[in-house]
Amino acid sequence: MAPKQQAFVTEITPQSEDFSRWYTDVIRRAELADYSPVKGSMVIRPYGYAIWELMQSALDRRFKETGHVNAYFPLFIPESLLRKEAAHVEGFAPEVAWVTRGGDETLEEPLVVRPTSEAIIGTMYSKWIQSWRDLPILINQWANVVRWEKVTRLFLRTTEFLWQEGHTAHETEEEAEAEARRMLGVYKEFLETELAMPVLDGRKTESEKFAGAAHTYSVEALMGDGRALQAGTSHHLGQNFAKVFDITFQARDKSVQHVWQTSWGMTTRLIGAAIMVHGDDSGLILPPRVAPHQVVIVPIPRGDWRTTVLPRAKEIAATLKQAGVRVMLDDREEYKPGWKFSEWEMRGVPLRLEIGPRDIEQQQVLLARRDTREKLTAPMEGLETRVAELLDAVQAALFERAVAFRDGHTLRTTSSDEFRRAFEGRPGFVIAPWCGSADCEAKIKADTQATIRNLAFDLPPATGDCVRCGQAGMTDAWFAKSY
RNA sequence: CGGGGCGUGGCGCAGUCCGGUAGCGCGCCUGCUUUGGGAGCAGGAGGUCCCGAGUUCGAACCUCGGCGCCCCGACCA
Repeated sequence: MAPKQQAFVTEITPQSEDFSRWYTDVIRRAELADYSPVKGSMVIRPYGYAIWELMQSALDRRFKETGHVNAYFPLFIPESLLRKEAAHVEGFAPEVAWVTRGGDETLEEPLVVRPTSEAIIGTMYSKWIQSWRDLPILINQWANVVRWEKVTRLFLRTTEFLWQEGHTAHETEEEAEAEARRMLGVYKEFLETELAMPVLDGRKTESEKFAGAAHTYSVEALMGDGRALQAGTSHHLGQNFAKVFDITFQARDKSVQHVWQTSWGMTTRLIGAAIMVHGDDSGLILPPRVAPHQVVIVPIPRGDWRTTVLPRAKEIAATLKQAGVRVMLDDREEYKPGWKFSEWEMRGVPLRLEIGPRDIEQQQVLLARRDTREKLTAPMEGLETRVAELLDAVQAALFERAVAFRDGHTLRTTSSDEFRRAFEGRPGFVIAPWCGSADCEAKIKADTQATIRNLAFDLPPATGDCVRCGQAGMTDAWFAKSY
């Protein structure tokens, strides 16, 4: 058996050998996505899309709970609208796709395929808002956007991707600020609860903020290879877009004012993040909350199993389904149990339930955890409770494991030597004093490829002098190499 | 867009240096035996060798041009 198992393992490159290759191997073997004939664009396959649907519904529920509603805006944006906000167009111009022809006709005004929807939504808001009584507007849209990136990577960066973008308009600066912060909080809670992914929340530096925003907040997660990944952003747009799109309202004091806006988004990149945070050399490990199949039942075919084991397996599947568990009964006869064990492990199913003639006799089943590979028996009596407990336990263990990994890959230093040496590799996060200048930030990036991921909300006092210039530190910042 | 690598049945690769019958493993199809950690045997199907030009009696292989993918940088969710 041993040589066979080794042969199987070679289908996925070990993480330690080549993390990037491991990542793409897992995606393709687990059938999450595939390359398409369109350059830079991928196909999200049913298993990957099922994960996205679970993320969507978990997020959408939170948006609704916080008073937001969904709408849909056009894919195409006239060039002139995109050009209205100077910083915005400057930031996005290099990566927009253009439509210059419709059928046989050359368009009078070229259209861009939306890279984000501030421009088109701002235009509509100016029509919809007249009075302070029209505010706030709390709209979200689920959509696809296009950004012509030079380098692409499955889920993490593709020319077209799926996301949600919230766009809100408010009466006051304080209200908009509170909204931007609140949605960042929603993101953090979502990631930690649903994806078992610990994140740092904070504010982006000037050089890293969204094109056209007053300021940008982000949540940052640490991947298994020691690189950070921005998992979500929330922008306080100030009145920048309101002024150029003429979004005004008459206030309670009869004066005419510009609205204060926010926008915030999360994308299908999160699927890639979940893969890289939790996966191992055997493949995916999915957090139960977003696993398309939370439990896979593998009946053991022996003797007259079709009349003894199989009916019992179907009963268990029905019971678990009734209890709200996403369960899949793998009763295919063309594959052996051992093959199925490996296959579902590779696909990251959190819990496997084995049932064979021996188990029927003893009124029990065998349960195997994907995360720890621990196997245990459980009586059939009260099985749905036991399964629910175990799914919760896996979810919690994955989060704790990820926290431990992040903490184990977070270095505090005040020494510029140690800082530089750390970034010769991929150390994870490095917390170090920074003077606050964009110049030092840029030099650090040029020297080490590390960037400030974000700054904690309550700026911690610097624990030393700036690791780049040696001047007095303004604060300790979180540095990392990032995706 | 710079540097490097790769493109050959569905997947992973050998063959390319030195031009001469397209191969291997896995997968797939059929049958029998199997089935509690990726089963065995037998038979079988499946290929514009990324695309286009050129050199040659003859090109997967040599030359030129293009396209795509991967890795490392600069840009980004």
